[in-house]
Amino acid sequence: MGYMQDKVFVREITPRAQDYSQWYVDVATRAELMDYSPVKGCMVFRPYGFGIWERIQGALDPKFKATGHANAYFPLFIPESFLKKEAEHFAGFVPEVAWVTHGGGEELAERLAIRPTSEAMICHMYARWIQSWRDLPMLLNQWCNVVRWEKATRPFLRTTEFLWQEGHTCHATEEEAERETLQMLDIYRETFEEDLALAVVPGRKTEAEKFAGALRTYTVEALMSDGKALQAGTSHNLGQFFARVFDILYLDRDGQQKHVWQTSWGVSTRLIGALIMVHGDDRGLVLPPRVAPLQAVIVPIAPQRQRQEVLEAVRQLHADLAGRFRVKLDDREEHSPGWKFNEWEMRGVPVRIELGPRDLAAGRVVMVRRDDGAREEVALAEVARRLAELLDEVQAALRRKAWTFTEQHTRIVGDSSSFRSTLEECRGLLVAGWCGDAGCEARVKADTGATIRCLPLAGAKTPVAEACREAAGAPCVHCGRRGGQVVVFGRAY
RNA sequence: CGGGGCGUAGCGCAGUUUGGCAGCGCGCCUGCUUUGGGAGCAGGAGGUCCCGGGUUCAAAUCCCGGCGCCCCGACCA
Repeated sequence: MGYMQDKVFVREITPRAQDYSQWYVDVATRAELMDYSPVKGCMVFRPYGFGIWERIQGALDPKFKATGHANAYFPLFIPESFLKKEAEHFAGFVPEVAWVTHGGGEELAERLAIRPTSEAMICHMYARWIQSWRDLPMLLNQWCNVVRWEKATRPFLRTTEFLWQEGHTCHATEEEAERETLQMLDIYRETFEEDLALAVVPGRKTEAEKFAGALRTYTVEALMSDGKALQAGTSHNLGQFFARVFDILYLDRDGQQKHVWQTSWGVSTRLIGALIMVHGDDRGLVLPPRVAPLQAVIVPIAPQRQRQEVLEAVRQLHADLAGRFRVKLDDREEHSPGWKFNEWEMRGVPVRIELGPRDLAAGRVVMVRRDDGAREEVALAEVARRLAELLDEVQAALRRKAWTFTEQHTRIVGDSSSFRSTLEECRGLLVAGWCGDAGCEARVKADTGATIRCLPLAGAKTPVAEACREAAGAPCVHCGRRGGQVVVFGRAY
């Protein structure tokens, strides 16, 4: 029996074309990535969903370490007075802060903010720890939760509490801070491409879109299958803004007290949302093998008469594979093989291995890819070798597919009159000239809902690179002035 | 914060218009038969009809107030 793309076996997932938002929620819940909790906007990461986050951590953390960063952990609670120090910067996110007013049954003398981010706490500590140029660079990262009281929440994409990593570094010079900022951006890009199989556009944010208080904000943008862009990770050159506010000073070789130059960079569990939306299809989740909690599932077809032989064979196979792959043997008796096929496809397991009486007799298994449904027979002795290849092939295919999709949903737009219609038609990214004026940027946003996702980095190999080359020298899409630059517009999450 | 939709068994829903025994499908439990794309039969368990008032002989249903969830928009380091 074939894969039968068109046949609907399971009706638990709303088709994307019918209701994309509902499809997204269906996949997130039915695949058992998450569940809603009794507290608004706070979701539970179920083991399967948390497993993806663990894989993402597993891909990023060694790269942080390899570039000299160490992990640390700072407190969840931040005294109100700390946040007031950065009043200007803080004012912007006051509405999103959750406060602790009581402890041990008594009202606190000073309210404590639950961190929306850790700049204030970490900078306070940096001021104590950094005295001399010899203390630099200071390269720390922390994996933690943060809370932002959002009005509208969506699983993974925007939740009240979420998990992330925040890197915070201090440097002696602006140049070194800039190098660090770009280095971490590139680590994100590389990991998104190689492990998450995403097609991404690294670039710089405009003044309007950058992190308040940062000198420059860099981003890695990815296009979702509904045509909206997602900011998948950011890296900020903070300049000396926080160093001045928190008095982070060092005595330089020349005997002068100087403020440090800082960076911060982060990715969050929002990346799981990106995985769902970039790779998923109408049958459910599709996970890239490198971040999939389960890379393969073994489904025995064990009719009564050959039950023992089949079970013995799949147990042996599972034992052979378990050391090298994240593999599960689904030998539950309460479900039929067909039920399991659908279930594991819905949950995005990259490869399924079937073994039944016919296979046993022939000394082989049937292997089926989740991404394209291709099936093949493989000799038992070859399963491990072939599985390794298949996982690589699936990984590469997903990455290629995401790349092609982004390429095909990118258009060059020359003037504002055709902006909206082109955006509707291509359902993706628009490459256009921009004079650099914030007014033009705001006007386009007000007229079309599209924002400048980024000013793409020159020379980067991206799915929009060709369009950017073609559009080079184009006049501003809003005012027609020349001499600006090429930017990427899109509607964003 | 604005617009829309919805709250009835674990999940999906019907019942609400016109008040009158709390229902259906899936799932769950037990047994038997089954197993190559969500198996069949038989038996069974499971309810604060979102919450609080009111009207009534009688409220899931009508009236008043509140809460929550989902989607869209605005906002968002």
